[in-house]
Amino acid sequence: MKVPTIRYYENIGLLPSPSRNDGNRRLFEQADVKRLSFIRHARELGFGIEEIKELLKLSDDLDTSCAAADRIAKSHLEQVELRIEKLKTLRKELNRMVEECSHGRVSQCRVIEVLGNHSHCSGSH
Amino acid sequence: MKVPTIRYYENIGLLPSPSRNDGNRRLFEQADVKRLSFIRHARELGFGIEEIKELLKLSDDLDTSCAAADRIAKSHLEQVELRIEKLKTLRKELNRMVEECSHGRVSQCRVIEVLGNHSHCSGSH
DNA sequence: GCTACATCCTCTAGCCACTAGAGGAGCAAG
DNA sequence: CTTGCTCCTCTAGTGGCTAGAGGATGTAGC
Repeated sequence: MKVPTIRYYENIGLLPSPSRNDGNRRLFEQADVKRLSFIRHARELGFGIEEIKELLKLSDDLDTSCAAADRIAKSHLEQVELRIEKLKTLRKELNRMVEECSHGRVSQCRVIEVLGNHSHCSGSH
Repeated sequence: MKVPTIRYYENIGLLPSPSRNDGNRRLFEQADVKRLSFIRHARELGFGIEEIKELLKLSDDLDTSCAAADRIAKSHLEQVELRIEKLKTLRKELNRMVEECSHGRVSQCRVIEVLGNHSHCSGSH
């Protein structure tokens, strides 16, 4: 995780502004580090900033029901599954395209031909 | 495909500026439509604008070897495969997270817990 | 103490591929 | 001739950072 990213998170209010030393440098406490690692992990798992904001608010509130967190995670999972399906369709079309190319001139190129003519595709995308 | 998208393509030089009628409106010829449909299809297949620029240049040049087009398509296919693998890893982690949640208070929430502690994860991401 | 160098500071602007909106002009149907 | 739709140009915003300018501070070795 790069330094400007941390400052960016501070800027958009995802991370509280940490205290500073005499030379105006940020001093991160344990709590800041923990929060940051939460954010990083959530980003690695593909959650968006707004979702992370909600999740952080929830995680500060130990006594609420975790239904909201559950909902966010499930909806994110669904998004990921959708994206996988879309990419698989893409992969199929790209594979066909590349495999059918006979490596000759552009005028007979399957890649160029398929791009210009959607009807060669098996599915919709 | 939305109207502003077409104008955007014209702006960035992907599409030649079409002729206009007396009221300054764009008149698209058959060739423009064909080019646009090539672009749309390539975008649907996930190619980036720069890649599309190259592919268009190639498709105008019927006598060149199609090796370059082949290379672009193959490299794009590899990117797609990489993204699928990453998303599958994500899906696995998200699934575990959601399934292990016992729907109680935030303090015992598996979702929140996992996000705060990477060591619960099986793989790296 | 001095010097070199790394790291920090703030701020602005850029990335991709659009999308939204303002404010105005043209055009066809009734 | 009005109503309502589309078109025109232009600027600014989206997400999630990243790059760079220009300056301050901290640290390691001598």
